[in-house]
Amino acid sequence: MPSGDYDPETAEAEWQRRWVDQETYAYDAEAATDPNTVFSVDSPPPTVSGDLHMGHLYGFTLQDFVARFERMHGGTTFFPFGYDDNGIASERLTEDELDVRHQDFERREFQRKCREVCAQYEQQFTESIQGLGVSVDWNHTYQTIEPRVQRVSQLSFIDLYEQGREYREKAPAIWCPDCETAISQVETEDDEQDSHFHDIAFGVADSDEAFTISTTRPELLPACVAVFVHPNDDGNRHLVGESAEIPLFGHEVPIVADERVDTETGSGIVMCCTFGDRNDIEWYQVHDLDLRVAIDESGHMTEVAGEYEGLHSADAGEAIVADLDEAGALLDRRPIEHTVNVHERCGTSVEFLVTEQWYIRMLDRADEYLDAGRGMEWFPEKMFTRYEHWVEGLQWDWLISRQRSSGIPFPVWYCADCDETVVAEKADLPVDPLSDEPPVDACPACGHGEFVPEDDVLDTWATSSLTPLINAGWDWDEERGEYTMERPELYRFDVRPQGHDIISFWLFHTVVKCYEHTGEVPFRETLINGMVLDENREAMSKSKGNVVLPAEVLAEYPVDAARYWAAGSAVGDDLPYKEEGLRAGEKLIRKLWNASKLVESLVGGGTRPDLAHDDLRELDRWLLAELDDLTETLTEQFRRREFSKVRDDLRGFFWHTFCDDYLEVAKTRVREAEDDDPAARYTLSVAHERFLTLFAPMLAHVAEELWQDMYAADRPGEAFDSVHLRDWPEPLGVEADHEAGVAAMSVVGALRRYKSERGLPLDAAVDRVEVYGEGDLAAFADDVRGVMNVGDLTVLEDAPEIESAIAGISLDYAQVGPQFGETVGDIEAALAREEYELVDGELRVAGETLGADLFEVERERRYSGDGELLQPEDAVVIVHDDA
RNA sequence: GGGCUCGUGGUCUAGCGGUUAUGACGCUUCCCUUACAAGGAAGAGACCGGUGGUUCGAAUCCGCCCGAGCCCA
Repeated sequence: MPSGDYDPETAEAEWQRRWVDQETYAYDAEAATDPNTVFSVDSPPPTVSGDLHMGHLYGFTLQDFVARFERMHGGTTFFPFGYDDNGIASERLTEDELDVRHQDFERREFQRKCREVCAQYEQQFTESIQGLGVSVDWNHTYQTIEPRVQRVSQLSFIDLYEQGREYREKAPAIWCPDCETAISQVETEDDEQDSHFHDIAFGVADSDEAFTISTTRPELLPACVAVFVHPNDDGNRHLVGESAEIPLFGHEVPIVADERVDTETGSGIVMCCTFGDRNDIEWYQVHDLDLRVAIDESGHMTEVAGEYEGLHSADAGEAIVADLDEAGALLDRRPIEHTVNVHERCGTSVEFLVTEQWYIRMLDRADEYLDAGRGMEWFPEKMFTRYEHWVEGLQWDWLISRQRSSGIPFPVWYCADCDETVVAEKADLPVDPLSDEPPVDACPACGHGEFVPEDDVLDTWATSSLTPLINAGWDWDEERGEYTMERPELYRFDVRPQGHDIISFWLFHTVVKCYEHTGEVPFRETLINGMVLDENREAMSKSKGNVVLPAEVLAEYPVDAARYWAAGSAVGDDLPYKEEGLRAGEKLIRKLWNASKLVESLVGGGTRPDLAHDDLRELDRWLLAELDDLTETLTEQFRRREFSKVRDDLRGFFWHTFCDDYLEVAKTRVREAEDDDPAARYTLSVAHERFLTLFAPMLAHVAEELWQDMYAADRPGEAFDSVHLRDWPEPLGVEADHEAGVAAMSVVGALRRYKSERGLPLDAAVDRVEVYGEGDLAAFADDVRGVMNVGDLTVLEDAPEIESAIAGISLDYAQVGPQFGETVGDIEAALAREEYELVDGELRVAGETLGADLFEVERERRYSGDGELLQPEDAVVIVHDDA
């Protein structure tokens, strides 16, 4: 029985522990044979080595609302959890933690170490997620580096390879000369750096003409392969077709026209090198230019640089500038500040090197991927445009190979003689070609017996884009010769939650991969959450120092209060972290607790009277009928993922209609009736139990605590009866006079105000009250009289004689507007001047005649009889108080 | 630089062609009524980011500008 104050600190931890111990959210595969009734969630697995941040709290809480609602509403729910430890973050963590270098270990051995190190962090992360009350099934977890997942990832590679969706090509990749590895675009960041702009004189071959090239990277002069002029550049267009002579190095390169030349910067003539930037790569590909690699993997000059060979690129730059100056080719040198692409780990400026890479073919199917995106229901709908624009803007196939020494290996060897690709047998996966033998003794193409293992690893996204397949238990069945799923009923997954920042790569890549493997869109619905901002609506970041950690928040507020806050905006919108938002949640929790105490004391220890709806009073039926309406509204809102509406509507109805109105009446009835008023006790109990189930998805802990105290079945030996496993309420189908109920509550409100305004206690006696309202108000009279302590309450058959003066005319613009168009202004002006006539219910104004349905006459009510007229919205109340 | 999104009382938020513009938090006044004073009643407080336009009518639709968020360059 709830008593005293609610103690969230103890209660929340207790229920979190029991949910896990009792496997409350375990997936019941036995009961889940029908894919239409299983609700499955596929969340992007978080990186475990970082701290839990507010974004996790927000995102996981929103998806938990869905999971909890669907579990109650639909039934069997599958809510697994993944740890993303197949990535550079975990690799670095392992190296730091163990003080080792991954290069010193065999790949599998290093991955084992990764898993060991990450295991501790995963434990921490598990506790954090459990501490948020997220209803994850902890029997179904995975790590993206574990062997089972490696097998899925390699299977995926082989399947796509066999479908002809993958190819290997020599192409430029982003390279960190310090770390000596290829890195992906997402691992780079922009950095403002001081640099110099150099104006260098270039000669035109076989001519006396010269022109100026401005560059920040003179060390790339030996790598120059072309010079570009904008086709609209009248001053320089004549150079196109000529050759340029590179100062100091002497080689000649073609002068070519291309629209990508930025005519605003420098001289408007640009040199293209191997490779200074992304533009150079594009030019190289489009114009089929030569490769002149002047900088090697470690950032030093190659033999292409002639006498500068062996110098570090930075030193070479200085030396070349000095020599240019000496040769008279350096026209100007001025300091500038510009944005450089650097490796986020070490801050080194990245280079672009040409290497052999694996790609997944995507561009040819962009239209299908667009349709796949349309095949999902988007919450909010507007977020689809991000996906759409991303797919429409695709320009490159997906580069999936990374030159790292740890990660999931390509299951591939090459013939040492003819370079034929040999792929592993599916049954052998996972394999590591660096340690394992290829599945053939001789090259199937040329018969050669030696092979070179692929030592690249797969891009982490190539694996993390497979989570639906990992969760569904996708595998290759050797005997049947086909791909199968251990839990096919889960696929396609019902909901994919994620932040709007990862729509374009994570969600998109997952759609692509799963679509190619199964021919199906992997998700029925995608739920996009916004970002958590600080209290000034700015993004939280370590550099700004405005980061708020969930741990700090939860040390001060109940988890349920944080959950209440998280429900505070429309899905997809960013949400600022505000303590006020959590305080409001705390207040609601407290109100729910206190009201529950009162209900419990009134109903009396779990003994709900056995009554039919006909045995209830009209007010009781009214409350239950209103609750029916609310339930239907909330169900629809939950379906549309309108969490903030659910929150506010449920809160408003519970607080005001139930606590302020009904509970006050019921309290009086139970206390005053000799038989403790079974009808009131029945209604209180039924309504309150429903409130707990309605609150359960959001206020998961306090709802459980109260449910256990008041309604849970005691079934020793069995799994405990959690409110989260109850059915979502269906309407009771109670009939009631809605109008009359509203009028009755309006009367109560008016009387309460009447007393309050006179400084009277709310239970002060009132001699006599006359009321009038819509519907059968008489059926509510006793309840109103009782709660407001009215001596004599008379329900008037007809509206009392009230003088009414016309206060104005209000037009129904929705009709008047379209009908009268421009004359509306005249009509309004005439009304304002009170130049109008009411004849036979019609309005004559400004030369027009408006039918009765086009306007309403506003009246001011004045009462001159005995007593005082109160004017609530939905009733007429006259108070006769002789005291 | 480009794309998408957001911008409503002090704060957060609903509304997304015609409403006296919703609710919460905070604030002011009154009331200790045996669930809750961390409660109840009343009240103040918003020309709906700015600016043009479409329309009889715009917070709501369109253009531009400003601020913020994310993604891409």
